[in-house]
Amino acid sequence: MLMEVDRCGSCWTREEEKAFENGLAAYPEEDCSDRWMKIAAVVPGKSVEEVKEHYELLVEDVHGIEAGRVPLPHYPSSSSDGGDRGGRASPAERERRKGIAWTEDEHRLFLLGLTKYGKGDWRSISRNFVVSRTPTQVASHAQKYFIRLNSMNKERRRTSIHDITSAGTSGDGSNPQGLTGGQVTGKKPTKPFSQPSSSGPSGVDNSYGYL
DNA sequence: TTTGGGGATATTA
DNA sequence: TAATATCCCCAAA
Repeated sequence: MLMEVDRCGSCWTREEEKAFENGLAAYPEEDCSDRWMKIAAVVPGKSVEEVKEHYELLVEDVHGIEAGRVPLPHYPSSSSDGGDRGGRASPAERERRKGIAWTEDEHRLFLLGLTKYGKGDWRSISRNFVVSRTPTQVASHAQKYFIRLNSMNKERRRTSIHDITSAGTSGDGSNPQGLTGGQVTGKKPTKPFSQPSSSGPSGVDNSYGYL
């Protein structure tokens, strides 16, 4: 039995995209076009041209995102942010923020930044790509991302944002994905956060006062 | 209820 | 400073 791989240039399965990503990360920018050969080598069923095209499409997409304004919550140019917000001057308090979930856009930007600058330069990635996140946040995200990458083939129970690699351009709602059961690219209903409130009669309100 | 995804924070190199 | 370890929260199984 032979399983013929569909050789559509438009059909990129999750595995293919994953391999594509790994290739991008594994082979940083080089001067020669050998890069695409190397990357295509790790992407089964894809030719060099297809890989190159896919990359260019990805670049365009992200470029559009950057130009088209990413949902950035008004990043205060915290350059030389002297002093913290009035009130919380004791980090020793038992207060752990909840955190803002990463969006697909942010994640894609992160992936591209990772591709261009390589791992480690969270500073540059944060400055040039994921402008809405601090280097620390990018590093934390990257940590989880790589951890998942390492043990993804094991039985994963839940889906995560790291499962998405590059699909669904802004504006397009098609999800041509026939992956092996379970995707996260399903739409985000509306708000990234769901606070059903009623956390307690004592009013354990969300500690959202650090932005 | 248990599990573990997910982000922040703490600690270390 | 970045890399790693740990903590806490919360939703899915």
